Amino acid sequence: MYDTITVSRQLKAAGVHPTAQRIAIYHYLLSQAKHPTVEDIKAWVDQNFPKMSLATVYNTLRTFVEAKLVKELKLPHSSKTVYDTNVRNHHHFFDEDSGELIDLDPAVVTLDPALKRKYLITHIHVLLRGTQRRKYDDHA
Amino acid sequence: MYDTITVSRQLKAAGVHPTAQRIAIYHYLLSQAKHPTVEDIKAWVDQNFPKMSLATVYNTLRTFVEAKLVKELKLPHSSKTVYDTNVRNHHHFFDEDSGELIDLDPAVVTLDPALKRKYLITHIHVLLRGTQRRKYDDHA
DNA sequence: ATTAGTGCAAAGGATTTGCATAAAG
DNA sequence: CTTTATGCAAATCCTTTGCACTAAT
Repeated sequence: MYDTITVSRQLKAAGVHPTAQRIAIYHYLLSQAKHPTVEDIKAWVDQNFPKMSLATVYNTLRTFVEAKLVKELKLPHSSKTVYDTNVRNHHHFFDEDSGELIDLDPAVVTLDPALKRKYLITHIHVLLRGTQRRKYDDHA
Repeated sequence: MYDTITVSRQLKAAGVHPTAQRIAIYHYLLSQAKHPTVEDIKAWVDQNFPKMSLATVYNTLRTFVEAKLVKELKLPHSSKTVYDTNVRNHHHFFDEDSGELIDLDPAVVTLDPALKRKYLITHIHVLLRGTQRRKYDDHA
């Protein structure tokens, strides 16, 4: 699915020159990472790439964000930026038990249509927090 | 409206010992500040209080947050935390022209009721971004 | 050759901490 | 006196930057 050649082509298609470092990181993002922080990415890189500097990880991610290959998420529960390969419009649920971040369909949120009389809205940022219900949890 | 004695009482009522520094900052927050950063608060303090350290500003704000006198907002458009004396549940609109942050009624956002089958939601964080319409802007 | 990318270490901004002094009950 | 708050500077965390080196066209 995500072999080096495919990843390389995807980078090129986005206008990003496919270096070994970028291929490695993008491959990791696409195939294994969920919502990784720079720290997560660096840890993976340290295990799976001969030698890559932290600056290159940051540079690479900036390049990916500019090329719209990934989205950068700055969420209030953490000081660390997380990266998301889901570049479609969507929202997030933060599971307070597991620390996991779950993608939500944008359709789960509806805005009062009266808002657009006052505002020209360009971005909608929604983060829900809470816990996931277990199978037989009681819920009204 | 917000004289020293009143502010002092409000602090006490929230279980916060009213020191001169705390009274000064809380007074500023209630009477003049909109959505100030620590930098804003420190700038005001430097003009209006004999001598207060930056650490005291941070300490004071932490105390206020713990006492639920203010809310701490970490928004993705800025690296700086902003403080909000509106402690009721509400959302925000960030005006990209002016940099202004505007409070929104929580009722402007509706969540798909199906969400609560899967999740037990404890917090809803919504930030809209865009611009404010001028009086005679055309809008569909 | 010229441009683009990388690595390293140093710098940066925002916040926190440790600890000694000062104030308050 | 004993606790709590303050001030200062140093430390911390995450991220960015400057610059020399390398690789690729």
